Amino acid sequence: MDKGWGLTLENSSSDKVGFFKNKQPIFGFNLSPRFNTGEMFSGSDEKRGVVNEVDFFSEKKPIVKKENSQGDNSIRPEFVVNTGLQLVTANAGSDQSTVDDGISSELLEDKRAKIQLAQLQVELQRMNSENQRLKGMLTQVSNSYSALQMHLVTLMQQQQQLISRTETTNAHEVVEAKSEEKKQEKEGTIVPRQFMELGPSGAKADTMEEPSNSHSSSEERTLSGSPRNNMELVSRDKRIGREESPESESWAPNKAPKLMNSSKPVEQSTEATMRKARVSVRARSEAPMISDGCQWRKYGQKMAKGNPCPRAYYRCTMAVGCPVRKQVQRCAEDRTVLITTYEGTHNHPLPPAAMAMASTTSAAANMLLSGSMPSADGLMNTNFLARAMLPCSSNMATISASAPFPTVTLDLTAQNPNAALPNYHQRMNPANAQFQFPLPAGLNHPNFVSSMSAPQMPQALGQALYNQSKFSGLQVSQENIHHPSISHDTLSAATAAITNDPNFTAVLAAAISSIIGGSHPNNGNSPVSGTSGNNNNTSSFPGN
DNA sequence: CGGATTTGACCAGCGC
DNA sequence: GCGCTGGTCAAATCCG
Repeated sequence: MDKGWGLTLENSSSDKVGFFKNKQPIFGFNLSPRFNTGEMFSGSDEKRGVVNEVDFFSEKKPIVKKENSQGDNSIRPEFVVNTGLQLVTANAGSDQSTVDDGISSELLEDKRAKIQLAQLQVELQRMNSENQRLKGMLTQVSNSYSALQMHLVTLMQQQQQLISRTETTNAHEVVEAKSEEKKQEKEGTIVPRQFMELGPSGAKADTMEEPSNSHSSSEERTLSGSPRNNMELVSRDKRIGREESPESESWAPNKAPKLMNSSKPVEQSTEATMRKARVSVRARSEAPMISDGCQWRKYGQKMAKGNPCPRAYYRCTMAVGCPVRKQVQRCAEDRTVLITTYEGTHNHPLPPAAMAMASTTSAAANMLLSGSMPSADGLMNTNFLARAMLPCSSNMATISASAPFPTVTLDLTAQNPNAALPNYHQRMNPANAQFQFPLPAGLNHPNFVSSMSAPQMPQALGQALYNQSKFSGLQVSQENIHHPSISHDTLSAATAAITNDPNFTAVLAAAISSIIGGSHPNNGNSPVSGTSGNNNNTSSFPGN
């Protein structure tokens, strides 16, 4: 890299300074004596001297401009000389009639050369201006992207606050209902839970707190349209409720009942909702963990039944109070397969690399818990949709109703991804097209973003599309990214699919998650890998 | 020395 | 009621 400074002559001023700070001309260029003096390398003089010197080689050269306003340094001296010759020739032509044909042809060649040079200079100038224009556009696009990114993060936070505020009201109602219920339980009576009527959404599931009563689960099954899921969710909430520790604030979702009365009911209510569903990623990886851009801290390890490999428990440590956790376990059948299960939604801004996975998993979880997924039937429907929309990927994205929690399972362990690629494209429907090239139409649709409950989804998609060009695990070729050959009609159809079927977003999110989780082999490329590497690269994972 | 990891203990749900 | 299991805690330990 050091050598590159001198050889490439970048426009970057820092590069220029870096080159000359070495005081060793790398490509054999002899520094003029004035640059060898110490004063030129001290303070502001250094920078000024360096810039002037390097500008001599760059496209913009003040000295050159002063002489002929042309850009190319290599051309300029010759041009000046030729001009001189021409003048001499014009004056001498009448005086010296003995000029031979050789000289005339030489002059003609000079003229031709001059014209060509002029043309080249014009062309060069045009290209320079074009270059500047493109640079400006690039800068503008970069700025717009940054602004958009910031805007999305802001929107996400606002949305979280809005949801939290809304659920605070429900939480208070639940607390009251619970206290009343417990009171009546002590008296030997069980009353129907009024909050069961709040609806089937994840936020409403959050309200399904119940007392520790052995027969309440069966009653829950009777009352609920979603026997299994609701039962499990309630079970989990019971477990969550028991937790008390100094980390209560940092792990609010598990402290639901307690914190209902605490000073942070808002957070715990929201986060408890977020933890209802899971996104599981199966990927081949020799590493103990797949890199998802987040920072994790291991807080436990257990031997799970039916699997000789232990299951490790991690929680997100990128922010205090982040409710996201994940479980990492190797597959019993194939030790090379790493199963990572995400649960919850980050409550803090994320770097782009982490944004992709985090927003995707949270979006998938939200969709599983949304109104379209209140029951086992809903799950089955979603499963059907998943297979219908991702027909190639019976091994790619499935949604399980039999799991303890609504779980999106993404399998990236296809034995021959490349072989599946043609089939994938053949069977792509418009919705899948949206998945392949989703940004223009799909993300502009308000229903899309809102249904995803993840304003950062564009980044997720962008990151996903970027990553999918690098990951071999997904059966989507890179050409689909750089060749937006999908027609406008296709995109419109995709948008319509999104609009009409919110379940699609869950499937989409799952698929994206599969892309990003696709056994990213390199932690170092992640913008946050510097911080996440400590945890992501733990060598203590017993499953290895 | 502070933060991360390990690991035994604890708790709740569930099935029998 | 008891044992199994999953999930979590927290003191001990490790490590940079």
